[in-house]
Amino acid sequence: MSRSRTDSIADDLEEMIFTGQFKDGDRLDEIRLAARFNVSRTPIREALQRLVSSGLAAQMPRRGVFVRQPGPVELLEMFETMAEIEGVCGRLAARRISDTALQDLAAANARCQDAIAARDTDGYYRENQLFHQIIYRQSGNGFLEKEALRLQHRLKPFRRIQLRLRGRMAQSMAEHETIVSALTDGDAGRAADALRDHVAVQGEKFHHLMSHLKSSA
Amino acid sequence: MSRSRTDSIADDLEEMIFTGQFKDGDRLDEIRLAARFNVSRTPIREALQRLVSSGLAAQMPRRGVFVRQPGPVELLEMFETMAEIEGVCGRLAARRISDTALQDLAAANARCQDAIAARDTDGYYRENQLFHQIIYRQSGNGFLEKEALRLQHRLKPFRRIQLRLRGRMAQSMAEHETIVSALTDGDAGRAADALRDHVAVQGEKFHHLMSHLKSSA
DNA sequence: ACGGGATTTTTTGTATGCAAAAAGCTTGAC
DNA sequence: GTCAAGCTTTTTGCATACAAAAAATCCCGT
Repeated sequence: MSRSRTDSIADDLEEMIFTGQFKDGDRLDEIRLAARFNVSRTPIREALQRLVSSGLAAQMPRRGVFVRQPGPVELLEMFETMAEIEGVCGRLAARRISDTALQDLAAANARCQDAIAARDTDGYYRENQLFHQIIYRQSGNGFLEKEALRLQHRLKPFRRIQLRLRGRMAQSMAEHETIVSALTDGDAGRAADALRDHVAVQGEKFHHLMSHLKSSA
Repeated sequence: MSRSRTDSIADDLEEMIFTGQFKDGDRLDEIRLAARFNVSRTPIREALQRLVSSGLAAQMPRRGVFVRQPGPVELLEMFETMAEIEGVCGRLAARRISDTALQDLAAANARCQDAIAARDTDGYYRENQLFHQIIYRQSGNGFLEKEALRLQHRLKPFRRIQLRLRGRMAQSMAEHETIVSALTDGDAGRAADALRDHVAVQGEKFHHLMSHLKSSA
């Protein structure tokens, strides 16, 4: 599957928005971007359209496209939605999960523990992400899985931050254990609640962190 | 908010896919479409990109974009996902719904009844859709609301069909009453279950109808 | 100096041109 | 008749050209 110029430009622009190189409201100038990427406006415009459809930018006809960083309210809404979606995945997965997947979850959890012991935040993040992706997959619903992956990707830059809170990784691990136990028992309600709470607390931690940073600025 | 040529072309193409004017796997020929819409390839290409990002078509680099009608499995997955999302909306709405919104739901239900009495399937469909949209809104989560609307739109062409089953509209109405009652009581669990079941049954009815049509063909 | 309208410049949206990749066709060996 | 190598045609992806809308600038009357 070859990647067109447009694809990589879209990814680069997304990364730039994620890393805050573009502030909220900035206009994404077609000509300037074309110059920066050494291409014509055409692939730039196609990449911009993608940003718009994924919600990272907004288009105003005849005016241009502007980056649209979510404010605190929208961020909470996104985390709440993610929490609910993950809860749904857990509920379905509790009834459908395979034994090998349960082993995979345990293995991912073990690697999470190792990463904590090694103070390897990146590693923890990666394995934690995998843990959740296994559950999406085990919902047994490919469409739901794709939606969950999309949201997970969208929240990536915000989820990373809350991991830095003291003790958060250890707490997160404990929650993972609860989730695995519920899934092992096939307890749909408990799995849904555990996953929902696990993700919801991420949103709350993030919110605390944000308001703390803001008040200390 | 002015609509560019690309916008209306994208809508037209979507409608054509919805109404089955393009079969699964058909290649959407840029030149042919440009001729049909009396425009150049540029706005066609932009419209096609949108179809791809909304899942109605798939792009194969250097080959073209092909319409991608969901098969029976994916359709069931989409209905299941919709059912779960609506359940989530109901759960949240049970805690957050306003009194005026409860009145709006009752009013929409009344208009649904009128439409049934008048054998007005289109009218019923419209009011039923509104009923659900009120609940999305009352989830109090704008992000979730948009996701729900997106899915509702995507399932539109398939949801219409199952209404034609004898007695389905009346049954649907009864389910609406249950939903409103749960929301009025602020019973989150019951609202979630009622909405989930209400939408899930649509998927099942649709599935029955499909396999019936197929076996009789 | 200030405001408002005309004018210039910039920017978007669309059309067209061009190179490279893929699909389709031709021809010839077996 | 079949298959494959080579050529032709088609189609995509990107670059460039151009028209119209929006923004910026200028000009002038007060």
